[in-house]
Amino acid sequence: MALNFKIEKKIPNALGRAGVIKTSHGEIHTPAFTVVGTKATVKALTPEMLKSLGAETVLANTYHLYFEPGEKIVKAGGGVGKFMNWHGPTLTDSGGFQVFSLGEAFGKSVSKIAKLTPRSDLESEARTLLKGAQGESLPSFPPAKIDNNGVTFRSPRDGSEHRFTPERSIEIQHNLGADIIFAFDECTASTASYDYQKEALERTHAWAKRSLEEHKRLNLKKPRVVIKDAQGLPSVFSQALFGIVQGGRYQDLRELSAKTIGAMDFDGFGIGGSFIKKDIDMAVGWVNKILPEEKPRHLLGIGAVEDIFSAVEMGVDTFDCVAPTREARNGALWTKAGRINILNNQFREDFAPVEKGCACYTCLNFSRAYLAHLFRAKEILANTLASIHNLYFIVNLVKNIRQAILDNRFTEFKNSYVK
RNA sequence: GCGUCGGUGGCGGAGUGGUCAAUCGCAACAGACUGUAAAUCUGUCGCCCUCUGGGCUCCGAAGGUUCGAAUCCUUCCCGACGCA
Repeated sequence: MALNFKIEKKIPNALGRAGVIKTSHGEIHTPAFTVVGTKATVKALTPEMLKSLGAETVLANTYHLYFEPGEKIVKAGGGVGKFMNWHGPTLTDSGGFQVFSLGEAFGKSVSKIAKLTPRSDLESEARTLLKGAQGESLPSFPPAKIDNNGVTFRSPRDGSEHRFTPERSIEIQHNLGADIIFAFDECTASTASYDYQKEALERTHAWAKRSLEEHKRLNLKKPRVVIKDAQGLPSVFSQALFGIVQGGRYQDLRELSAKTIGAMDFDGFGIGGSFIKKDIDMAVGWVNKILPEEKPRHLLGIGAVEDIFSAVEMGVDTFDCVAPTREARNGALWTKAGRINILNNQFREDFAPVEKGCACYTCLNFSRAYLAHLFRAKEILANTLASIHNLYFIVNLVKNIRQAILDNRFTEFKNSYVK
């Protein structure tokens, strides 16, 4: 058994639910925000800080750990969790996102989320985006190349060539040893044409099948340990494999993908790809209406407050996002009223906490003026204190969403937050 | 006192007759960031305006040479170093 998922309560007249995922390394109370720790570290934070701010899970990245320190070392170190001294559940992304970020998006201003709303503007906007913001400053090595069998990448560190196939990604993820791993997929740009999305989707589906087969093959080689707890549930689980749904912003492709991936023997599902900002909830809804209800769903790389509310409502159980940590390191602090840039002049002599009433370590002990000082002085503690605040903010917001579902007041809670 | 070198926008520092409102770095002022090539990137940064353009002032000060000066000359002021 790879994991146990129990739905505790559903949002009336919606797809959303609150539940519990059981893994070998503890429970994930869903909906839950998964903290991103790409290289087996959540930048600027110790695992103890993560735990005390309320995080339950960490997601690391296959691609990055493959390059450094290498899967063998992580395996020898006891797997990602033990290696980084994080005792809770762990996830690894398959490297599929790097197909996008080092491929189509490479050296360009294409991001996972496009801001446009009117679809008519899409094509012209896409052309602008694809030209790239940097213009002349070309990347120092060629972008990733995709073929039906896999992807050829360049190491951003030394330019050396490497290749991932679905089998290789799964093999690495087995060595990394996270509780939940993902099928190797192709994350496409939201600006890609329908024809390309369709072609990429066929590839992602073929790769899903191959990922699953490789996962099963590798599992057969492992010793079976069955230890049951008081309720008869296993207390040691094998790694869970989540299949990834793609399809860009097209309803027929998303639905086709949900049917195809949903019918495969995965332990749960990831919803991937890039979106148009306003379409996220709709696209997630198309997919989750089709995916088997009893299995957990992870929305990959989504983490803005309004996106989380709509994703939860549309039936997403977990999500991860670099935004809270990356933005923290860049001085953008999250508050209920929106984001503040702590580097702005107005905070230099503001001795109030980042957010009044916030119970995080940073807000309980430090002022905006102090954080402004640390950021201006480029002191490393700035990254730590800011990351603690942003992660506390988002992790606990999602916990409150969960509680609201359990208390049957999700919509009320959502309306109090999202205008 | 004499001599040498030097005084450029908040700071450092290019430029040494026209393409200079003046390279660049820092600081400053804003913005961006959604499965992390990210403690990163972008824009603004003399003043004013009807601001994908136009006007004004400007390179220690004053005067001069020149069609044209931050760049050449004169005097003065200031600084560093050397000699007395």
